[in-house]
Amino acid sequence: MHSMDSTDAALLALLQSDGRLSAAELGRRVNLSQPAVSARIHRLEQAGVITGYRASVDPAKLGLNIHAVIRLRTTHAQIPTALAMFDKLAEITNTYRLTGEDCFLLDVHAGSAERLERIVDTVARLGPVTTSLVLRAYPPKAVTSPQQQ
Amino acid sequence: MHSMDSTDAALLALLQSDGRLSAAELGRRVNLSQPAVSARIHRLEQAGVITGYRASVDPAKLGLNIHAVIRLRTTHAQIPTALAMFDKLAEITNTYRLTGEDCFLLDVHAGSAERLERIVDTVARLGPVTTSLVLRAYPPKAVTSPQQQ
DNA sequence: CTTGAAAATAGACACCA
DNA sequence: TGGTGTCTATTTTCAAG
Repeated sequence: MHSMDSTDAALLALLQSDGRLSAAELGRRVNLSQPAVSARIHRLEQAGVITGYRASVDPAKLGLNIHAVIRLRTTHAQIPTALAMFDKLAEITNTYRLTGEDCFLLDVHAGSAERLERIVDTVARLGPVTTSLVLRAYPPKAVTSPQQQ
Repeated sequence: MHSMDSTDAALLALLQSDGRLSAAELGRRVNLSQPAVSARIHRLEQAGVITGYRASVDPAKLGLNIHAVIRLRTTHAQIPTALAMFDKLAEITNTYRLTGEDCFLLDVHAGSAERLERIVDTVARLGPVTTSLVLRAYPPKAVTSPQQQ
């Protein structure tokens, strides 16, 4: 865990909403010079607080109009098999392993009901699945340090 | 939906893994000149395919060692109330509205079991909840256009 | 879309508070 | 740690082919 002050927290919040803000621009917003901001960001990266920068893509704009979540109940022995399977299915963009009955939670972005059906059928070979359509994904919030809350 | 070729798809994949790649660097990887890459990215942004750029943060490094998902069953009438509640709880970083029994799926990053308990108790005022701990979140995969699959 | 040049900007460094 | 000033590297934008 990293020792954070409120300036670091502000920088993290800003970079989570716009990962392309320059050090100079960040400095303007948190009242710090560009080199000071650069140094802080470098420290946050080195410490593993910032793990990377990613572009966000709208799946629907790529024709992936169906967003679903699948819960899978499987056995402990099948976990490696399951992970290999998820890896091969490009429509599965997110995988959580959960407590409970050896459960996985998967995000699926599919281009058609037929594609979704195929994914569900494939995953269901490993155990019982529960599939729900995502009617709406609300904009994610920034992860903030506990002090801020 | 946006008309995409394989170069656009490659650019999207690269930017999803590193949102700070420069146009020149992207051009080197997809064999395109830097201005051509800039133009394509601009088009993808204008078309809403690229919705933004975000820094990824490791919640554990901020002391948020507990990652849980909460499913909530509530009534249709309480949906606005629920959304307002989720908005106020900083530990809830992600909200999906699901089909099925008026259900929400929430991601929670909490600093302690006590904090998680408080979140669960708060959310549970709206209806029955199921809470699971996330033992492991696998690295998300890039969203890719159907042609690539 | 490419090349080439110009203008703008960002990031890195040294030095001082 | 942070601020200022500067220098360099890099980026983006624009013109022309």
